[in-house]
Amino acid sequence: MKKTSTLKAKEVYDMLHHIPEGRVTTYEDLAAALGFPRASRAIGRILHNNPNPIVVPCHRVVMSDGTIGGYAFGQARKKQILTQEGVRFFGNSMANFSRLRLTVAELR
DNA sequence: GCCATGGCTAGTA
DNA sequence: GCCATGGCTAGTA
Repeated sequence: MKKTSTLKAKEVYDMLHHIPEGRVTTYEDLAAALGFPRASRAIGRILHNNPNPIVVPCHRVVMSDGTIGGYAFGQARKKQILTQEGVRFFGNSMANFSRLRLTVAELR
């Protein structure tokens, strides 16, 4: 089978701007919204090279089970930023995760 | 071959 | 805990 298209980093970064403060999405949902439903791991890899962590809110992307997920500057920093935005945690799990998670439709 | 994921199975307690 | 997945990098030939 020939591969017809690939995930574009720019599309991933652009989509992050659709996430309001205090809300989150997941690696899986970003992949799905871009039409690559099995590319969650690739999304994580792309976010890892985020060239502009100041303006691109990659801290709003978490694991599909509501746990914190990775961050280039450490999970503690990621949790701290999310907490500032109003997200509450139990350990590494978010409170009200299902309420804070955008739908795939909302991401687009 | 590595990795900022995710889904599924085996098998413990 | 295993492994499929997709994008990337190092490093062989």
